[in-house]
Amino acid sequence: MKITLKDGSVKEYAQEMSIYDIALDISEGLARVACAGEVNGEVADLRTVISEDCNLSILTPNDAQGLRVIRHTTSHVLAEAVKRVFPDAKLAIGPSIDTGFYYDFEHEPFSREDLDKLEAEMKKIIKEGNKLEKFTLPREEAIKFMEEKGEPYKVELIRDLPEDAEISFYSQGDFVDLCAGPHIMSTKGIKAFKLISSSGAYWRGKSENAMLQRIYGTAFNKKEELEEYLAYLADIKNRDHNKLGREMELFTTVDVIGQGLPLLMPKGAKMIQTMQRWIEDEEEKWGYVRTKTPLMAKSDLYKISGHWDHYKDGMFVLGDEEKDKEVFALRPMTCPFQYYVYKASQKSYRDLPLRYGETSTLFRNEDSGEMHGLTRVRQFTISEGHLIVRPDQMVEEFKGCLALAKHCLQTLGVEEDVTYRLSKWDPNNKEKYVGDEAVWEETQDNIRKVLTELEIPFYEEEGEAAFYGPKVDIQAKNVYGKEDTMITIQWDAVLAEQFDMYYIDQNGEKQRPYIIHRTSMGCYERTLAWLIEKYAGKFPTWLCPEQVRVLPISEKYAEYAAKVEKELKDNGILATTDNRSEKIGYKIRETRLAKVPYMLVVGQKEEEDGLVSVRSRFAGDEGQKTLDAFIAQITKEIRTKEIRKEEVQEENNQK
RNA sequence: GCUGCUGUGGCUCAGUCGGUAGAGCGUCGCAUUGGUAGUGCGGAGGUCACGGGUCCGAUUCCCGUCAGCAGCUCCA
Repeated sequence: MKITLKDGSVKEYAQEMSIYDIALDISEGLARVACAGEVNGEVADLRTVISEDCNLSILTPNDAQGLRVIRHTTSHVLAEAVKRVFPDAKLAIGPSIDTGFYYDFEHEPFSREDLDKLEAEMKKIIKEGNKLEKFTLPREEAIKFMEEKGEPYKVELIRDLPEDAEISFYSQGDFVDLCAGPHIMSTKGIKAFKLISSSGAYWRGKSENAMLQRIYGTAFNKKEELEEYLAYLADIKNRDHNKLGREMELFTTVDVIGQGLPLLMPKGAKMIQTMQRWIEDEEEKWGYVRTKTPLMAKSDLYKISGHWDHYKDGMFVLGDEEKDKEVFALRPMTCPFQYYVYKASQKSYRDLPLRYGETSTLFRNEDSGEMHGLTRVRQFTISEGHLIVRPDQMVEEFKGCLALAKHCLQTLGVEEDVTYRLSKWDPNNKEKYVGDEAVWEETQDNIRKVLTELEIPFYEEEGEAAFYGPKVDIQAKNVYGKEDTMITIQWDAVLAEQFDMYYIDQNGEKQRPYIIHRTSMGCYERTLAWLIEKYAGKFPTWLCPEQVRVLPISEKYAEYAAKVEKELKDNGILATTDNRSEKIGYKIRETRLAKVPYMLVVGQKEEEDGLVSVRSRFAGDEGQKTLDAFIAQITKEIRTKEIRKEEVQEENNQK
């Protein structure tokens, strides 16, 4: 890679080196003149960066690390603007994040008008083009410096730095901020930015702390890139399940029914029924037996499981402990119910593994601010299950659960969209967990081995385990990049003891089984939300609540249309007919907007020859076929759960 | 739970600087009976989320409740 500097000199580097590493190699003198230059013969918009050790480095537009630096500098510019426009505001922290940056301030809530004012001030600051200059201070002086500036949050940050840490500041003109850097050399290097939104955020992310005001913004190398990003933000709103799902009449909410209690409407309910039937049949193939256990139980049960002491706030309790003889609670999980199915008779080692599955409705009293569309609700239904296994069967069975989960993801066409997380305990917070360190470490190691053997890429996270054991969580992101757990598989060597579950081994002795808590496909509501966003409402045919719409050219062909519809329905295909006296073009438009995969246009020509004219979301006009041929085609597509590629461009939905 | 924004016909939204409201789509009726992305005309439909307060008068201003949204915190 050749870098031509403005003074005409050329430096050559190995192709593998990142531009950031190369930049570190360039001396201060040279880099200062490298503000415009060439990379690999292309004219690049080079901006210099002051790195941590005060060397200079170069940013190019495609340099991800460089973009982060620009965004971080933009957050400093925002901080300066806030101090200029609202001098009473106190500064907290302002890092760059995946989508841009934010900065937290102690201040009254910012309105959109405030943000507009701040944007204008930021533009001024950028135009002034002050250099960012780094300096360091000894600890006590640094504290004094920030105290004098009236920045209590900065003082707290400095006090919490390790004793031997370098305490560095960056100044741009009169504005100074505590910061480790790096930054671009001058505020002039910020070419395109936008303040996106503001909201409350707790100081240091702790709800017992003061609530600060966070301003989110983003910055890009070029105006066009910023505009593209803003257009993208507007576009994903149209995929948002919470908007699209309501528009498509999959679900709705009603204020007098309550938060977190969505109503699944006929189309949404149909989709969930389709998934539920599939999962239940699938689990049977994988050796599961079904249970159906109560949705509520006496408090006694939850006292044994430990939920009464630890999670009572998260449950819906029926009755009053003081007044009532018996108090009940709606179940927040299925575990103990299935344990009592197991305990109903004595089990032999030959009976294991036992795989219990249940389509299980659960109730969790989430905090009022937590509910969201179909992804965070107070009542939901999951494909719950517990495997009771001998210790020697544990690894194989755990693998089987992962394989089933993977199979389900593949069938839905979402296997590329998930990440696997090994959720571990937090060794610094042992009181939250049951069992000793050696067991935890060993179990975690077992899961790690399983994932590695199955060649599943995964990452690890501390403090995400269940209190009784580590687990694999299969995570997916929504359109806004927020992550949710879709599937969970948990390793539990603890609860069998608590519920006194056992089996009789070869020697006639009682032994403790292990338990796997797992789902095939997590909660149906959440999965539906995920599919809406994944497919933007254009679901694979087998999942569609309406698979075929019959469109008679005129009312004269209503009879033939009815015959076609009946034939489709007799073959298990979800079909409707649009018999209104509208023109065919209009009916097609509406069917397209409803994202129905197939439409069958029928008129005189079709009726005479017993044909249908097929038009699909996938290939547009598929031509005339006999009804039998069409039924054979779509039946195969549904049976194999095929995901046909969308090939037809959607017309702009604007009215 | 916390901070902020929002709530107007079934849907999407406009509007009232305080004098009880309007559009498009949908729906219903009539005409039209058509050939692959919007046929025409007409009608009905709203205690402006709910409860209080201020005022001669509140959908509009204030307070509370409920619900929706964004973010934070939480998610056994």
